[in-house]
Amino acid sequence: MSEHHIRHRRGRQAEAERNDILVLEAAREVFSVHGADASVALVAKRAGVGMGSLYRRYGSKTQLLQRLCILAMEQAIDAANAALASEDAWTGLADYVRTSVAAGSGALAPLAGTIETTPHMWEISRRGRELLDAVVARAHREGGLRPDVTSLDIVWLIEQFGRRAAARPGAQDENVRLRLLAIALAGLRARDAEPLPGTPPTVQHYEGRWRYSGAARPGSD
Amino acid sequence: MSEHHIRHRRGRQAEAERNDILVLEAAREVFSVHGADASVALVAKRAGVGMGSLYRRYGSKTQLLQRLCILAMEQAIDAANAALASEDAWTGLADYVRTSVAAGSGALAPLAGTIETTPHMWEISRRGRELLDAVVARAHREGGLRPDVTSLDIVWLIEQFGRRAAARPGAQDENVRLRLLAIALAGLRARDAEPLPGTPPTVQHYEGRWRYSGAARPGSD
DNA sequence: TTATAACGGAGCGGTTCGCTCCGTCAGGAC
DNA sequence: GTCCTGACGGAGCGAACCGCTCCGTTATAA
Repeated sequence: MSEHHIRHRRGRQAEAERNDILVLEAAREVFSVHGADASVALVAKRAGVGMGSLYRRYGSKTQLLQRLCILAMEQAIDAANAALASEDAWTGLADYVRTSVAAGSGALAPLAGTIETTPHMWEISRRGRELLDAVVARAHREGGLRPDVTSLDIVWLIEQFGRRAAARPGAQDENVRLRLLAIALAGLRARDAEPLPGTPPTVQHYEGRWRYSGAARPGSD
Repeated sequence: MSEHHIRHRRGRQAEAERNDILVLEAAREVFSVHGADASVALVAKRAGVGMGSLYRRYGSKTQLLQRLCILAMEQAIDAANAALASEDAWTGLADYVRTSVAAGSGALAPLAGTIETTPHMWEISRRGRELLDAVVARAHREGGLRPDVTSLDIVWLIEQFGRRAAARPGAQDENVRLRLLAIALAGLRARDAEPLPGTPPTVQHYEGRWRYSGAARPGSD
Protein backbone atom coordinates (compact mmCIF):
# COMPACT_ATOMS: atom_id res chain seq x y z
CA MET A 1 0.00 0.00 0.00
CA SER A 2 2.56 2.53 1.14
CA GLU A 3 4.69 4.07 -1.57
CA HIS A 4 8.27 3.40 -0.61
CA HIS A 5 10.11 4.74 -3.61
CA ILE A 6 8.96 6.63 -6.63
CA ARG A 7 11.10 4.50 -8.87
CA HIS A 8 9.25 1.32 -8.02
CA ARG A 9 5.90 2.82 -7.49
CA ARG A 10 4.23 1.29 -10.44
CA GLY A 11 7.00 -0.53 -12.19
CA ARG A 12 7.28 0.09 -15.88
CA GLN A 13 4.76 2.87 -15.76
CA ALA A 14 7.15 4.85 -13.60
CA GLU A 15 9.96 4.13 -16.02
CA ALA A 16 7.80 5.34 -18.85
CA GLU A 17 7.20 8.67 -17.16
CA ARG A 18 10.86 9.01 -16.33
CA ASN A 19 11.84 8.26 -19.91
CA ASP A 20 9.38 10.85 -21.11
CA ILE A 21 11.20 13.55 -19.18
CA LEU A 22 14.62 12.24 -20.13
CA VAL A 23 13.74 12.35 -23.81
CA LEU A 24 12.39 15.88 -23.61
CA GLU A 25 15.44 17.16 -21.75
CA ALA A 26 17.82 15.43 -24.11
CA ALA A 27 15.93 16.72 -27.12
CA ARG A 28 16.07 20.29 -25.92
CA GLU A 29 19.77 19.99 -25.24
CA VAL A 30 20.58 18.36 -28.56
CA PHE A 31 18.40 20.50 -30.80
CA SER A 32 19.41 23.75 -29.15
CA VAL A 33 23.05 22.94 -29.83
CA HIS A 34 22.98 21.22 -33.20
CA GLY A 35 19.84 22.72 -34.63
CA ALA A 36 16.87 20.92 -36.09
CA ASP A 37 19.18 18.84 -38.28
CA ALA A 38 20.37 16.83 -35.31
CA SER A 39 19.45 13.17 -35.61
CA VAL A 40 16.81 11.48 -33.56
CA ALA A 41 19.31 8.75 -32.76
CA LEU A 42 21.49 11.31 -31.00
CA VAL A 43 18.56 12.42 -28.88
CA ALA A 44 17.79 8.83 -27.93
CA LYS A 45 21.40 8.13 -27.06
CA ARG A 46 21.69 11.29 -24.96
CA ALA A 47 18.52 10.34 -23.14
CA GLY A 48 19.84 6.83 -22.52
CA VAL A 49 16.80 5.43 -24.26
CA GLY A 50 16.23 3.20 -27.26
CA MET A 51 14.74 4.35 -30.50
CA GLY A 52 11.64 2.30 -29.81
CA SER A 53 10.91 4.06 -26.55
CA LEU A 54 11.26 7.41 -28.21
CA TYR A 55 9.03 6.65 -31.16
CA ARG A 56 6.38 5.02 -29.02
CA ARG A 57 5.73 8.44 -27.48
CA TYR A 58 6.33 10.73 -30.42
CA GLY A 59 5.14 9.42 -33.72
CA SER A 60 7.69 11.38 -35.68
CA LYS A 61 10.58 13.76 -35.35
CA THR A 62 8.27 16.58 -36.33
CA GLN A 63 5.92 15.84 -33.46
CA LEU A 64 8.83 15.79 -31.05
CA LEU A 65 10.00 19.17 -32.29
CA GLN A 66 6.50 20.59 -32.03
CA ARG A 67 6.12 19.38 -28.46
CA LEU A 68 9.52 20.84 -27.63
CA CYS A 69 8.61 24.13 -29.20
CA ILE A 70 5.38 24.38 -27.27
CA LEU A 71 7.16 23.63 -24.01
CA ALA A 72 9.71 26.34 -24.68
CA MET A 73 7.00 28.87 -25.44
CA GLU A 74 5.12 27.94 -22.30
CA GLN A 75 8.27 28.46 -20.28
CA ALA A 76 8.64 31.86 -21.90
CA ILE A 77 5.09 32.70 -20.84
CA ASP A 78 5.88 31.69 -17.27
CA ALA A 79 9.00 33.84 -17.36
CA ALA A 80 7.00 36.79 -18.64
CA ASN A 81 4.46 36.42 -15.87
CA ALA A 82 7.27 36.30 -13.35
CA ALA A 83 8.71 39.46 -14.86
CA LEU A 84 5.39 41.26 -14.55
CA ALA A 85 5.11 40.14 -10.94
CA SER A 86 8.62 41.30 -10.20
CA GLU A 87 9.00 44.31 -8.00
CA ASP A 88 11.50 46.10 -10.21
CA ALA A 89 10.62 46.52 -13.86
CA TRP A 90 14.18 46.37 -15.12
CA THR A 91 15.14 43.35 -13.02
CA GLY A 92 12.04 41.63 -14.31
CA LEU A 93 12.99 42.17 -17.94
CA ALA A 94 16.62 41.23 -17.38
CA ASP A 95 15.65 38.03 -15.61
CA TYR A 96 13.21 37.24 -18.40
CA VAL A 97 15.99 37.53 -20.94
CA ARG A 98 18.46 35.53 -18.88
CA THR A 99 15.93 32.81 -18.14
CA SER A 100 14.86 32.52 -21.75
CA VAL A 101 18.43 32.30 -22.97
CA ALA A 102 19.30 29.69 -20.38
CA ALA A 103 16.21 27.64 -21.17
CA GLY A 104 17.05 27.68 -24.84
CA SER A 105 13.79 29.26 -25.87
CA GLY A 106 15.58 31.32 -28.43
CA ALA A 107 17.62 28.41 -29.66
CA LEU A 108 14.43 26.65 -30.62
CA ALA A 109 13.04 29.56 -32.59
CA PRO A 110 15.25 28.73 -35.61
CA LEU A 111 13.16 25.62 -35.87
CA ALA A 112 10.87 27.91 -37.76
CA GLY A 113 10.65 26.79 -41.33
CA THR A 114 11.66 23.23 -40.52
CA ILE A 115 8.47 22.08 -38.82
CA GLU A 116 4.86 22.61 -39.55
CA THR A 117 3.13 25.04 -37.28
CA THR A 118 -0.13 24.06 -35.69
CA PRO A 119 -2.84 26.57 -34.80
CA HIS A 120 -2.18 25.70 -31.17
CA MET A 121 1.41 26.81 -31.56
CA TRP A 122 0.31 30.07 -33.12
CA GLU A 123 -1.97 30.74 -30.21
CA ILE A 124 0.72 30.15 -27.60
CA SER A 125 3.22 32.19 -29.55
CA ARG A 126 0.85 35.12 -29.78
CA ARG A 127 0.04 34.89 -26.11
CA GLY A 128 3.73 34.92 -25.22
CA ARG A 129 4.35 37.93 -27.38
CA GLU A 130 1.49 39.85 -25.78
CA LEU A 131 2.92 39.18 -22.36
CA LEU A 132 6.37 40.22 -23.47
CA ASP A 133 4.90 43.41 -24.86
CA ALA A 134 3.60 44.16 -21.39
CA VAL A 135 6.96 43.38 -19.81
CA VAL A 136 8.77 45.63 -22.26
CA ALA A 137 6.21 48.41 -21.91
CA ARG A 138 6.68 48.40 -18.15
CA ALA A 139 10.44 48.43 -18.56
CA HIS A 140 10.06 51.42 -20.83
CA ARG A 141 7.88 53.21 -18.34
CA GLU A 142 9.73 52.52 -15.13
CA GLY A 143 12.71 50.30 -15.85
CA GLY A 144 15.11 52.55 -17.70
CA LEU A 145 14.92 50.53 -20.92
CA ARG A 146 16.05 52.74 -23.77
CA PRO A 147 12.99 53.93 -25.67
CA ASP A 148 14.02 52.82 -29.15
CA VAL A 149 14.13 49.14 -28.23
CA THR A 150 11.03 47.17 -29.15
CA SER A 151 9.83 43.88 -27.78
CA LEU A 152 10.74 42.17 -31.06
CA ASP A 153 14.29 43.41 -30.62
CA ILE A 154 14.24 41.54 -27.31
CA VAL A 155 12.93 38.42 -29.01
CA TRP A 156 15.74 38.46 -31.53
CA LEU A 157 18.28 39.21 -28.83
CA ILE A 158 17.22 36.09 -26.96
CA GLU A 159 17.37 34.09 -30.14
CA GLN A 160 20.81 35.40 -31.00
CA PHE A 161 22.22 34.52 -27.61
CA GLY A 162 20.41 31.24 -27.39
CA ARG A 163 22.31 29.90 -30.33
CA ARG A 164 24.88 27.80 -28.57
CA ALA A 165 28.16 26.56 -29.86
CA ALA A 166 28.88 22.87 -29.52
CA ALA A 167 29.56 22.39 -25.84
CA ARG A 168 33.10 21.41 -25.06
CA PRO A 169 34.50 19.94 -21.87
CA GLY A 170 34.80 22.70 -19.33
CA ALA A 171 31.82 24.99 -18.91
CA GLN A 172 33.80 28.01 -20.07
CA ASP A 173 31.43 28.58 -22.98
CA GLU A 174 28.59 29.18 -20.57
CA ASN A 175 30.72 31.65 -18.66
CA VAL A 176 31.51 33.60 -21.82
CA ARG A 177 27.90 33.67 -22.92
CA LEU A 178 26.82 35.08 -19.60
CA ARG A 179 29.40 37.83 -19.94
CA LEU A 180 28.25 38.76 -23.43
CA LEU A 181 24.66 38.72 -22.29
CA ALA A 182 25.54 41.07 -19.45
CA ILE A 183 27.12 43.41 -21.99
CA ALA A 184 24.01 43.35 -24.14
CA LEU A 185 21.77 43.96 -21.14
CA ALA A 186 23.89 46.94 -20.19
CA GLY A 187 23.43 48.18 -23.74
CA LEU A 188 19.68 47.92 -23.36
CA ARG A 189 19.62 50.70 -20.79
CA ALA A 190 22.46 52.81 -22.10
CA ARG A 191 21.11 56.35 -21.90
CA ASP A 192 23.69 58.32 -23.82
CA ALA A 193 23.95 55.95 -26.77
CA GLU A 194 23.12 56.88 -30.32
CA PRO A 195 19.68 55.85 -31.57
CA LEU A 196 19.46 52.32 -32.92
CA PRO A 197 20.13 52.04 -36.64
CA GLY A 198 17.63 50.84 -39.20
CA THR A 199 13.94 50.34 -38.59
CA PRO A 200 12.20 48.45 -35.78
CA PRO A 201 11.50 44.83 -36.75
CA THR A 202 7.94 44.07 -37.76
CA VAL A 203 5.70 41.32 -36.56
CA GLN A 204 5.16 40.29 -40.17
CA HIS A 205 8.83 39.64 -40.54
CA TYR A 206 8.88 37.64 -37.34
CA GLU A 207 5.87 35.51 -38.14
CA GLY A 208 6.96 35.05 -41.71
CA ARG A 209 9.65 32.66 -40.58
CA TRP A 210 7.15 30.03 -39.59
CA ARG A 211 5.76 27.64 -42.08
CA TYR A 212 2.07 27.22 -41.47
CA SER A 213 0.36 24.01 -42.45
CA GLY A 214 -3.16 25.40 -42.66
CA ALA A 215 -4.75 27.64 -45.22
CA ALA A 216 -4.12 30.95 -43.48
CA ARG A 217 -2.72 32.27 -40.29
CA PRO A 218 -5.46 32.71 -37.73
CA GLY A 219 -6.33 36.31 -37.13
CA SER A 220 -3.90 37.78 -39.59
CA ASP A 221 -5.38 39.15 -42.74
CA MET B 1 25.71 26.98 -73.50
CA SER B 2 27.02 28.92 -70.57
CA GLU B 3 26.47 32.64 -70.90
CA HIS B 4 28.21 33.36 -67.66
CA HIS B 5 31.41 33.89 -69.62
CA ILE B 6 31.55 37.62 -69.32
CA ARG B 7 34.65 38.90 -70.97
CA HIS B 8 37.59 37.19 -72.58
CA ARG B 9 40.30 39.49 -71.48
CA ARG B 10 43.02 36.89 -71.59
CA GLY B 11 41.14 33.76 -72.49
CA ARG B 12 40.79 30.89 -70.08
CA GLN B 13 43.35 32.27 -67.72
CA ALA B 14 41.09 35.20 -67.00
CA GLU B 15 38.17 32.85 -66.49
CA ALA B 16 40.23 30.79 -64.09
CA GLU B 17 41.03 33.80 -61.95
CA ARG B 18 37.47 34.97 -62.05
CA ASN B 19 36.21 31.54 -61.04
CA ASP B 20 38.69 31.50 -58.21
CA ILE B 21 37.15 34.64 -56.76
CA LEU B 22 33.61 33.49 -57.43
CA VAL B 23 34.21 30.24 -55.59
CA LEU B 24 35.74 31.96 -52.60
CA GLU B 25 32.93 34.47 -52.31
CA ALA B 26 30.29 31.81 -52.69
CA ALA B 27 32.02 29.62 -50.14
CA ARG B 28 32.15 32.37 -47.56
CA GLU B 29 28.52 33.17 -48.10
CA VAL B 30 27.38 29.58 -47.94
CA PHE B 31 29.50 28.40 -45.03
CA SER B 32 28.84 31.49 -42.93
CA VAL B 33 25.12 30.87 -43.23
CA HIS B 34 24.82 27.09 -43.17
CA GLY B 35 27.93 26.23 -41.22
CA ALA B 36 30.65 23.81 -42.14
CA ASP B 37 28.04 21.16 -42.90
CA ALA B 38 26.98 22.91 -46.07
CA SER B 39 27.65 20.84 -49.17
CA VAL B 40 30.36 21.57 -51.67
CA ALA B 41 27.80 21.23 -54.44
CA LEU B 42 25.90 24.19 -53.00
CA VAL B 43 29.05 26.29 -53.08
CA ALA B 44 29.69 25.34 -56.69
CA LYS B 45 26.13 26.12 -57.69
CA ARG B 46 26.18 29.48 -55.91
CA ALA B 47 29.45 30.32 -57.66
CA GLY B 48 28.01 29.32 -61.02
CA VAL B 49 30.82 26.86 -61.44
CA GLY B 50 31.04 23.12 -61.99
CA MET B 51 32.31 20.66 -59.44
CA GLY B 52 35.35 20.01 -61.59
CA SER B 53 36.43 23.61 -61.60
CA LEU B 54 36.11 23.79 -57.87
CA TYR B 55 38.05 20.64 -57.13
CA ARG B 56 40.80 21.50 -59.60
CA ARG B 57 41.72 24.41 -57.35
CA TYR B 58 41.01 22.98 -53.91
CA GLY B 59 41.87 19.35 -53.52
CA SER B 60 39.26 18.80 -50.85
CA LYS B 61 36.54 20.50 -48.88
CA THR B 62 38.95 20.77 -45.97
CA GLN B 63 41.46 22.71 -48.04
CA LEU B 64 38.73 25.07 -49.20
CA LEU B 65 37.68 25.69 -45.62
CA GLN B 66 41.25 26.27 -44.56
CA ARG B 67 41.82 28.79 -47.34
CA LEU B 68 38.59 30.52 -46.39
CA CYS B 69 39.59 30.61 -42.77
CA ILE B 70 42.95 32.15 -43.56
CA LEU B 71 41.35 34.81 -45.72
CA ALA B 72 38.93 35.72 -42.95
CA MET B 73 41.75 36.02 -40.43
CA GLU B 74 43.76 38.17 -42.81
CA GLN B 75 40.77 40.44 -43.22
CA ALA B 76 40.54 40.66 -39.44
CA ILE B 77 44.19 41.70 -39.33
CA ASP B 78 43.53 44.41 -41.89
CA ALA B 79 40.57 45.60 -39.85
CA ALA B 80 42.70 45.71 -36.71
CA ASN B 81 45.36 47.77 -38.46
CA ALA B 82 42.68 50.14 -39.67
CA ALA B 83 41.37 50.43 -36.13
CA LEU B 84 44.84 51.29 -34.81
CA ALA B 85 45.23 53.90 -37.52
CA SER B 86 41.86 55.39 -36.72
CA GLU B 87 41.79 58.77 -35.10
CA ASP B 88 39.32 57.89 -32.40
CA ALA B 89 40.05 54.82 -30.34
CA TRP B 90 36.42 53.92 -29.73
CA THR B 91 35.36 54.41 -33.33
CA GLY B 92 38.25 52.20 -34.35
CA LEU B 93 37.16 49.37 -32.11
CA ALA B 94 33.50 49.71 -33.05
CA ASP B 95 34.33 49.66 -36.75
CA TYR B 96 36.55 46.64 -36.21
CA VAL B 97 33.66 44.79 -34.63
CA ARG B 98 31.17 45.85 -37.28
CA THR B 99 33.53 45.00 -40.13
CA SER B 100 34.38 41.61 -38.70
CA VAL B 101 30.76 40.73 -38.19
CA ALA B 102 29.83 41.85 -41.68
CA ALA B 103 32.72 39.96 -43.23
CA GLY B 104 31.70 36.80 -41.44
CA SER B 105 35.01 36.39 -39.66
CA GLY B 106 33.20 35.27 -36.58
CA ALA B 107 30.91 33.02 -38.52
CA LEU B 108 33.90 31.06 -39.70
CA ALA B 109 35.33 30.58 -36.25
CA PRO B 110 32.90 27.76 -35.45
CA LEU B 111 34.72 25.87 -38.13
CA ALA B 112 37.04 25.08 -35.27
CA GLY B 113 36.92 21.40 -34.58
CA THR B 114 35.71 20.56 -38.05
CA ILE B 115 38.91 21.20 -39.98
CA GLU B 116 42.51 20.50 -39.27
CA THR B 117 44.56 23.50 -38.27
CA THR B 118 47.85 24.12 -39.99
CA PRO B 119 50.80 25.84 -38.31
CA HIS B 120 50.32 28.65 -40.79
CA MET B 121 46.80 29.19 -39.51
CA TRP B 122 48.05 29.26 -35.95
CA GLU B 123 50.53 31.92 -36.83
CA ILE B 124 47.97 34.16 -38.50
CA SER B 125 45.51 33.63 -35.70
CA ARG B 126 48.07 34.63 -33.09
CA ARG B 127 49.08 37.66 -35.09
CA GLY B 128 45.47 38.77 -35.36
CA ARG B 129 44.95 38.37 -31.65
CA GLU B 130 48.02 40.43 -30.84
CA LEU B 131 46.74 43.25 -33.01
CA LEU B 132 43.31 43.03 -31.45
CA ASP B 133 44.96 43.22 -28.02
CA ALA B 134 46.46 46.51 -29.09
CA VAL B 135 43.14 47.81 -30.39
CA VAL B 136 41.38 46.88 -27.16
CA ALA B 137 44.16 48.29 -24.99
CA ARG B 138 43.88 51.60 -26.79
CA ALA B 139 40.12 51.58 -26.42
CA HIS B 140 40.60 50.97 -22.71
CA ARG B 141 43.04 53.82 -22.41
CA GLU B 142 41.32 56.47 -24.47
CA GLY B 143 38.14 55.04 -25.96
CA GLY B 144 35.82 54.66 -23.02
CA LEU B 145 35.70 50.87 -23.27
CA ARG B 146 34.59 49.50 -19.93
CA PRO B 147 37.62 48.14 -18.12
CA ASP B 148 36.35 44.64 -17.36
CA VAL B 149 36.00 43.73 -21.03
CA THR B 150 38.90 41.73 -22.45
CA SER B 151 39.92 41.28 -26.05
CA LEU B 152 38.72 37.68 -25.95
CA ASP B 153 35.30 38.93 -24.92
CA ILE B 154 35.38 40.93 -28.14
CA VAL B 155 36.37 37.87 -30.13
CA TRP B 156 33.45 35.92 -28.80
CA LEU B 157 31.10 38.83 -29.31
CA ILE B 158 32.03 38.92 -32.98
CA GLU B 159 31.57 35.19 -33.24
CA GLN B 160 28.19 35.31 -31.55
CA PHE B 161 26.91 38.00 -33.90
CA GLY B 162 28.50 36.49 -36.95
CA ARG B 163 26.34 33.43 -36.66
CA ARG B 164 23.73 34.20 -39.21
CA ALA B 165 20.32 32.74 -39.57
CA ALA B 166 19.33 31.36 -42.92
CA ALA B 167 18.73 34.43 -45.05
CA ARG B 168 15.15 34.91 -46.06
CA PRO B 169 13.78 37.13 -48.79
CA GLY B 170 13.79 40.68 -47.54
CA ALA B 171 16.93 41.93 -45.87
CA GLN B 172 15.15 42.39 -42.56
CA ASP B 173 17.43 39.93 -40.81
CA GLU B 174 20.42 42.11 -41.57
CA ASN B 175 18.56 45.12 -40.20
CA VAL B 176 17.81 43.33 -36.95
CA ARG B 177 21.35 42.12 -36.53
CA LEU B 178 22.69 45.63 -36.94
CA ARG B 179 20.32 46.82 -34.25
CA LEU B 180 21.40 44.12 -31.82
CA LEU B 181 25.02 44.83 -32.57
CA ALA B 182 24.45 48.50 -31.82
CA ILE B 183 22.95 47.51 -28.48
CA ALA B 184 25.95 45.35 -27.66
CA LEU B 185 28.37 48.10 -28.64
CA ALA B 186 26.51 50.51 -26.39
CA GLY B 187 26.91 47.94 -23.64
CA LEU B 188 30.64 47.86 -24.20
CA ARG B 189 31.03 51.42 -22.99
CA ALA B 190 28.31 51.50 -20.38
CA ARG B 191 29.91 53.23 -17.45
CA ASP B 192 27.44 52.70 -14.68
CA ALA B 193 26.83 49.00 -15.35
CA GLU B 194 27.55 46.26 -12.87
CA PRO B 195 30.84 44.40 -13.34
CA LEU B 196 30.72 41.53 -15.78
CA PRO B 197 29.86 38.17 -14.21
CA GLY B 198 32.14 35.18 -14.16
CA THR B 199 35.79 35.18 -15.03
CA PRO B 200 37.51 36.61 -18.11
CA PRO B 201 37.88 34.01 -20.85
CA THR B 202 41.30 32.46 -21.18
CA VAL B 203 43.38 32.03 -24.28
CA GLN B 204 43.67 28.34 -23.48
CA HIS B 205 39.93 27.99 -23.71
CA TYR B 206 39.89 29.86 -26.99
CA GLU B 207 42.66 27.90 -28.61
CA GLY B 208 41.35 24.64 -27.27
CA ARG B 209 38.52 24.75 -29.76
CA TRP B 210 40.83 24.15 -32.68
CA ARG B 211 41.86 20.73 -33.65
CA TYR B 212 45.53 20.70 -34.46
CA SER B 213 46.93 18.20 -36.90
CA GLY B 214 50.52 18.34 -35.73
CA ALA B 215 52.13 16.97 -32.61
CA ALA B 216 51.82 20.07 -30.48
CA ARG B 217 50.74 23.64 -30.76
CA PRO B 218 53.70 25.80 -31.74
CA GLY B 219 55.03 27.79 -28.83
CA SER B 220 52.55 26.45 -26.33
CA ASP B 221 54.78 24.14 -24.30
C1' DT C 1 5.19 -20.49 -14.31
C1' DT C 2 2.88 -17.79 -18.10
C1' DA C 3 1.20 -13.61 -20.26
C1' DT C 4 2.18 -9.06 -21.14
C1' DA C 5 4.15 -4.86 -22.61
C1' DA C 6 7.73 -1.55 -22.60
C1' DC C 7 12.45 -1.96 -23.49
C1' DG C 8 17.01 -1.29 -26.57
C1' DG C 9 18.91 -1.37 -30.89
C1' DA C 10 19.92 -3.69 -35.48
C1' DG C 11 18.59 -2.89 -39.93
C1' DC C 12 15.64 -1.06 -43.87
C1' DG C 13 15.05 1.96 -47.88
C1' DG C 14 16.07 6.47 -49.22
C1' DT C 15 18.66 10.58 -49.33
C1' DT C 16 22.73 13.23 -49.42
C1' DC C 17 27.46 13.59 -48.97
C1' DG C 18 32.50 14.34 -50.84
C1' DC C 19 34.67 13.38 -54.71
C1' DT C 20 35.94 11.40 -59.48
C1' DC C 21 35.72 10.91 -64.16
C1' DC C 22 34.48 12.03 -68.69
C1' DG C 23 32.32 14.14 -72.85
C1' DT C 24 32.25 18.89 -74.45
C1' DC C 25 33.96 22.99 -76.24
C1' DA C 26 36.44 27.42 -76.32
C1' DG C 27 41.26 29.32 -77.30
C1' DG C 28 45.93 29.26 -79.58
C1' DA C 29 49.22 27.61 -83.21
C1' DC C 30 49.56 26.72 -87.73
C1' DG D 1 39.99 26.79 -91.94
C1' DT D 2 42.05 22.22 -88.86
C1' DC D 3 43.94 20.17 -84.92
C1' DC D 4 45.54 20.05 -80.33
C1' DT D 5 45.19 21.40 -75.68
C1' DG D 6 43.21 21.81 -71.32
C1' DA D 7 39.73 23.95 -68.49
C1' DC D 8 34.94 23.45 -68.37
C1' DG D 9 30.21 21.60 -66.27
C1' DG D 10 27.95 18.00 -64.27
C1' DA D 11 26.38 12.97 -64.06
C1' DG D 12 27.29 9.39 -61.16
C1' DC D 13 30.01 6.51 -57.70
C1' DG D 14 30.48 4.39 -53.09
C1' DA D 15 29.99 5.54 -48.47
C1' DA D 16 27.70 7.53 -44.70
C1' DC D 17 23.77 8.93 -42.49
C1' DC D 18 18.99 9.91 -42.18
C1' DG D 19 14.04 8.90 -40.12
C1' DC D 20 11.71 5.12 -38.92
C1' DT D 21 10.24 0.08 -38.22
C1' DC D 22 10.40 -4.25 -36.37
C1' DC D 23 11.78 -7.77 -33.37
C1' DG D 24 14.17 -10.43 -29.71
C1' DT D 25 14.89 -9.46 -24.81
C1' DT D 26 13.65 -8.43 -20.20
C1' DA D 27 11.21 -6.88 -16.19
C1' DT D 28 6.72 -7.00 -13.94
C1' DA D 29 2.07 -8.71 -12.56
C1' DA D 30 -0.96 -12.50 -11.86
